[in-house]
Formats: sequence, structure tokens, C-alpha cells
Amino acid sequence: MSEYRPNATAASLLGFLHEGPLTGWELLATAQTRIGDFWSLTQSQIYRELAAMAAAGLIVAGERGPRDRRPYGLTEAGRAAFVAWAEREPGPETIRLPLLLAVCFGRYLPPGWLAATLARHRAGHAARLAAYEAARADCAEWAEGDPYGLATLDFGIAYERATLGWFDTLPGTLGEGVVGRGS
Amino acid sequence: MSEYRPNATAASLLGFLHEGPLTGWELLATAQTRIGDFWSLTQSQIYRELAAMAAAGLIVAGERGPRDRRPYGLTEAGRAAFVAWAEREPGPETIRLPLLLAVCFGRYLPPGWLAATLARHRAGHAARLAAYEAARADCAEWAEGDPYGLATLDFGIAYERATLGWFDTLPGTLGEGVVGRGS
DNA sequence: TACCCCATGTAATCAGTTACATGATTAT
DNA sequence: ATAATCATGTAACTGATTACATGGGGTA
Repeated sequence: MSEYRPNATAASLLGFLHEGPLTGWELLATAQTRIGDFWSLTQSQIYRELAAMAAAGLIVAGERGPRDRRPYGLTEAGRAAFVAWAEREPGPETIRLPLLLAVCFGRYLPPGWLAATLARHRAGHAARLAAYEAARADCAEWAEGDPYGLATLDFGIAYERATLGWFDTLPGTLGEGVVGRGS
Repeated sequence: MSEYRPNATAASLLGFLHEGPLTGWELLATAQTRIGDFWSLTQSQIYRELAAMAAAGLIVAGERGPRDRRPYGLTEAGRAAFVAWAEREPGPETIRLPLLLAVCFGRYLPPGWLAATLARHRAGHAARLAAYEAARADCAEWAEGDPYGLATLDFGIAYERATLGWFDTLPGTLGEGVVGRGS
């Protein structure tokens, strides 16, 4: 008896299965659009967790369809496991920002490099903000009018706006390599 | 020949060693205060990476001091490896927010649980913001007057403010469990 | 028929976390 | 002397990433 407990990634799959049976492939697509912005997961993880959860009886595999498509359905045990997971205190947030690492050691970087990198990343954030705002405008399909999905989207918007604001308050001197290595 | 390439965590250690030799213990403390807010690392990782980098010649171990303290110094190869790492495009940010997962599946949670959890987490963020703002006020010791460290601190402040703002725009109905499981 | 995409799955590796073992030094 | 803390290190495990293998099905 291996006492299986779904981790957050697995539990999110259980969450999606509340809406009806889905295949691994569909779960991947669903997860990437619905939680991908604040919870990364890969195809490999999904199949692994599905196999583990099926073995533990939290989900059941349906008949194989056309292209070996295999839908998984939620069992009562799966429902219970999901609630048990959800009622736990959400863990601390994990944030890893490689760009900030670069900023932090900016004084050892060649002049100009940081400025160019910051500009590139700022553009990326602006694009993501635009995408979020567009999604919110026609949120019907993205969040299906659901206030919970909308709340997560709003977090993304708040985050990207704050990030853009931060870029804009950075002193220009930062990226210009004022201090050479060893000066 | 195992072709060692430092990952971001290891590279950050190289970054700190630019300021002079440090022991693993000191690196842990330094990293946690200087980058810990946006780049988590543990003691275990540090000793493992130090050993690997010493084997690869990026750092050299000095004489053992009083309590087996062993300072590591940066070599020229280490300096080069650091620059090689730093000049790579900083990777995409990794953000994992368990709280947002809970929000996302809020409709399946017992009424009231989400509201209480959100309130608890909001308080945590408010506390962190206060700490950041205090650090910025007497930033002399935290950032040592260095604009790069200050920029990362400012990011934290912007992030926490945005997060608090998001909490405050959430409709009260979100946490109150308007939709029971299966209703 | 040839090609591309759908879909599942496995293998290998890397990164991160937790827990523990060990011993030296300082403080009480 | 005892306890607390400093400091290094190892082991075991979980989680995440990348790459690859395989084959079905639809389309040109």
C-alpha cells in the first residue's frame, strides 16, 4: 500500500475532471489555458499523474477511442481526494525570476546588455498584458463567465501592470553599464 | 569529461563570490537575504553546487577555518562561467501560486473556506509589503546603496502592492461559497 | 502514398526539498 | 559539563524537464 496523495498538479487534473471525462491530451490543453499562467505543467507529468491516480482509484479510464484517446472519469474517491487536497492550506508561492537575478548582478555585466535585455522583457510583458486584457474583454470563452476564472485572470492583469510599472521606474542608469567589471 | 554548466542557482553563488571568498554557510545567508525573495534555494543545494563547481575548477576551496569553515574563492574560469551564464537570455519566469489554484476551483470548495483563506493570505502579503518598505527606508544595510539590489527590492514592493490591490478588488461573493458543490 | 498532426507513453536526467548525521565552538 | 548553535555534508525522495519512441488518422 503506497498511500498515494495527489500533489497540487495532480489535484488540478481532478479539478478539471469535475466538468466531465477528459483525455490526457485534452487535460494538457485545458490546464495550459486555464492555469498555465500561474501553474506550469508538462505533458509528461500529466500522463504520469493520470496513471498513478488511476492505479489509486481516483479516476477510471474509459474505453479507448479513435486515436487511442482514453478519457478519464472522476470517481467518488477522486472527488474526495480533490476536496481533501483543496482544503489544505495553499502552500507558499514559488516565484523564480531569472531576469531579477540578472538585475541583481548587473554590475558584473557588460555595458548595454542589461538595458537591451530589460527592454526585450518589458515588451514581452506588455504583450502578455494585452493578451490578458483582450481575454477579459471577451471573457465569455476564456472564463465562461465564471467569477473564479475571472479572478485568476485579473491577478494576471494586476501582475503584468505592476511589472510594467516597475520597468518604467527603473533608472536609466541601471542598464547602461555605469560600472564596469572591476572599476 | 562531464561538461559542467552551472545552472542559475549555482551561477548566483558565483555572483556573490565576486565580492570575495565566502563559505557555504555565508553563501546561504547571503543568498537568502539578497535573492531569497525571488529565487529560493536551500542549504543542500548550495553544498552540492559548491562541490560540483570546485570539481569543475570554477571555484577553489581555501584552508579550513575554525569550525571546519571552508571559504571558496572565485577562479578566472569561474568568472568566465558566470559571464557566460549571465549573458544568456534570462529564462521565462516560473510562477506557481497555490492560492490561485484554489481560487480557480473555488466552486468546488466548501462555502466560507475560500474567504477565510484569502483573508489569511492577504494579511501575509501585507506583512511582506511592510517588511519590504521598511527595508527600503533603511536600505543602506539591505542594498548597501546599490541600485541593482534596490531595483529588485522595488520589484518586490510593486508585486506586493499589486497583489494587495487584487485582493481588494475581489468580489465578496467569491469567497462566500455562493455555489455549493453540485448546486 | 506520403506527410503531418494527434495522442499516448517511457527513459533519462536535473533540480529542489526534507531529514538526518556528525563534529567543532561558544556560552552558560 | 551541558546545551545551544555553527557548519559541513549525505541520503532519500519528490517533482519537473527534455527527449525520444510508437503508431493511428486525416489530408494533400
